[in-house]
Amino acid sequence: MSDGPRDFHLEQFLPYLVHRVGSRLADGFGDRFAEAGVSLQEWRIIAVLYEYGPQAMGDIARRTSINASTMTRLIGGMERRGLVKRERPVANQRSVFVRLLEDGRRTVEDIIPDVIAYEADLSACFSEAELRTFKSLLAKMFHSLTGERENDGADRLAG
Amino acid sequence: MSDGPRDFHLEQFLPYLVHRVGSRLADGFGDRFAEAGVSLQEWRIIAVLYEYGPQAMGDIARRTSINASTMTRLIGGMERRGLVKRERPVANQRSVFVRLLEDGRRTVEDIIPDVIAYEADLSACFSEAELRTFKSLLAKMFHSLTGERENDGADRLAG
DNA sequence: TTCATTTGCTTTCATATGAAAATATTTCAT
DNA sequence: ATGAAATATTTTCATATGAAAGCAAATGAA
Repeated sequence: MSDGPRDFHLEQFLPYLVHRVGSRLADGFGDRFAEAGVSLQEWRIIAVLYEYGPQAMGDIARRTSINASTMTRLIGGMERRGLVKRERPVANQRSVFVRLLEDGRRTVEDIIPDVIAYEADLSACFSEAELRTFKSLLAKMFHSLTGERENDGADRLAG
Repeated sequence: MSDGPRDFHLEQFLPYLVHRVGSRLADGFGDRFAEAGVSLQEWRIIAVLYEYGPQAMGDIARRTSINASTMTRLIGGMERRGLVKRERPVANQRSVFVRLLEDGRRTVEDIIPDVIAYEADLSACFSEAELRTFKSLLAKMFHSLTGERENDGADRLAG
């Protein structure tokens, strides 16, 4: 028995549920990054560089979900501060590769213990199994949204 | 066997997983709201008003994860456009209650079929059971982040 | 080769954002 | 009652953001 639009309930709406968790998570990071001299977005960038190595602006943008013009600006700032370095690969001079400099690496490694602790806090309400399930559902959803064929956690980018 | 910061892997980091799904979800909405004449944030607001009825600015802010100054501006804009109305309750004149006007209600109901369809798309990669689990884990995480005692989906706000 | 198209990044520009200050109301202690 | 503190919203201000335009390199077609 349908009653039209009333079939819809925010409380059960997936994007709503994800968004509010995402917001709280971001808030929760609080000023842990500020202490290390980077913003949340900048952390995302250097974490991606740390994890996946030197890569083109576009790849970082995709992996961090940061838009291209914002990327340019953020990388610009971090380059000025000596955290990363931009260089055009000889092979393809229209792309711009970015790599983590020593200072950048140190910043990441400085922050990592905090984020590990943060995640431990977050995860406290879950059992091991729940946590694994949760992460795998998030990964599955992401890959489905990306239109990628599923590949169990490997995060190969298209192209 | 630990090897220091290398214990950290972005691919398994909860906030990273949530953030990238959240971004894709938001992108996926595309211009469905634009067609109806509202932004994503505005949709969030009128959806909350539709679901939970008239309420104070602060409550909407909490429920939508939108910051207070942004709220003031967005409600201002929607009031000018005749979607909502602000009024100070006699009982407590420092709060400002907002209620959905007929135009606002119509806008929500206009959008709802689209978001239902959108969610159906999203959910296609999950079984019924997975979807239920996923939502309940998201709710659990949220309530844990909020420091609320668990109450199985009821979204009572503190205060 | 030459020109048109695509790809990848940057710049510009107009808008959206949040932190902190300002304002107004209510509550609390005296 | 009276002043101090707390609560709720708005305003100000400095910054962050994304869309679209601009530019440069690479690719493809004739």
